[in-house]
Amino acid sequence: MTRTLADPSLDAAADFASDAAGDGLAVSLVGTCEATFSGRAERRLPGGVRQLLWKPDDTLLVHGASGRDPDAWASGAAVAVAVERASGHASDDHLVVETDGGAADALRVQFSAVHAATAFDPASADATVSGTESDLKERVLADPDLVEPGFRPLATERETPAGRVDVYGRDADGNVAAVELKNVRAGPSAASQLERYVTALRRDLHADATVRGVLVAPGVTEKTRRLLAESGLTFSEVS
Amino acid sequence: MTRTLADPSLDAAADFASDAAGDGLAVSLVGTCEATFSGRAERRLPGGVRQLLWKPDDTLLVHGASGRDPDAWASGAAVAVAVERASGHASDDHLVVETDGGAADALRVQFSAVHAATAFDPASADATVSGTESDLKERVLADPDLVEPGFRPLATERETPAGRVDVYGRDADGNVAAVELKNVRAGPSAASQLERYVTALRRDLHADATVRGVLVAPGVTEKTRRLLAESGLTFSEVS
DNA sequence: TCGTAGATATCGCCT
DNA sequence: AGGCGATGTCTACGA
Repeated sequence: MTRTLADPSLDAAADFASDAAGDGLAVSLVGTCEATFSGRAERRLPGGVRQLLWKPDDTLLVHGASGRDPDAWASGAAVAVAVERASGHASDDHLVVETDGGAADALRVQFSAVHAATAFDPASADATVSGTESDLKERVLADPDLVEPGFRPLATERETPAGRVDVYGRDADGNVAAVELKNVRAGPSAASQLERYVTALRRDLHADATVRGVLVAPGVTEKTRRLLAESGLTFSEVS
Repeated sequence: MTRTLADPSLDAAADFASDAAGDGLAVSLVGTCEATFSGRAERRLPGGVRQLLWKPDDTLLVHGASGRDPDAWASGAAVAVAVERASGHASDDHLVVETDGGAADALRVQFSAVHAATAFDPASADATVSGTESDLKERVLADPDLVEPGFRPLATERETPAGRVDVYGRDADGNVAAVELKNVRAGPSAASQLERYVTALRRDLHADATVRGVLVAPGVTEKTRRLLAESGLTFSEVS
């Protein structure tokens, strides 16, 4: 199923990529290229050796020497491959892989040489993941005292005009409590988010209702701790 | 500089990858593999054909059929490659690429077969980008009336106890104005962010100072528009 | 190193 | 299709 070409001509690489994509395969091209992106921003990559990965869902990734994120990418638009002939020597020809011209996000990758081409039938992502905020919610529902002693959950993802509260319930004194969960050390945006929910709940519920806000996270930054205090919100640490 | 192997044995692929990495090259392995990640979360990829990209900075990327983001990845930890012998048939051997065992984020990619291997000397990312929030700031400084008629900037990235204000200045009436820039349609978090800055400035400045907040963006969602209105903040549209 | 916020964020869920 | 928020976010920039 996997096919390979070493040091193909541009024509051979173009045919190889086109055929493989037509067969629903992913295509990897390693070679000297430059790239331009035009869409929500403009980006230009100078000439250099990179790897282009063309996935069956028409995601294009251009990877260079470092980093998890591609140096350039495009997704969602149809992709075409072609050899553009130079008027002079054939050595000035280019293999061009680019998104459909009509797309809002236009990526053009132009190879002056392709050193290796590989096509393969890739596995669909079917990963099992654990350790996310969703797991933290399960833990809190199984043991509400993690939020604070006496807390009792009444609903999850409760709607408010400001968005959904992760966990909604009442504290030991019977006050309404909105709980925001973060599974990483919390920053200022988490405090603001919780404050939005609490404010919205105070507006929605009877005026005499006391509404508390509790941020549950493995930690908070100092600035965030101060913001919580100023807003009358509570931080509750979980491992 | 670029090297290629087609359908190598596991031993040959391991030597190839090890040598290439030692030479500071990037290595692409396409083959049947499964992968496990253990760190901030747990993740498991079942057996299937994928591409592993091992960059010179020891970033590992495992790409499958779809999406811009890898199905699994690791970065920052030393990477080792080895062939693990099965006690039975050699056909049960595995090529294993994994991060150093001591690393907090542990990725292990285990190939039962390698179909193609490529090594190349990748270009460093040296992209020029435009069209970001930074560009919007330049535009606003060059033409402050984009914020609102009469606005005059006094500082950028001004520090407050709640964070940095993108642009700090005074409006036509001499009131202090904090400007938050977004180069995409703004959501609730942008309104909260601006509110944090305005509240902090009111606290810091003399009690009699009027502090306004202006969100400059190509658009806002309806809920965000309401949040801004409730907080007494202004929205200013820019193209 | 930590904190903070942007990103061509991407991705998934829900309306 | 758009809004909304999480993400193993990643990445750059300061203090």
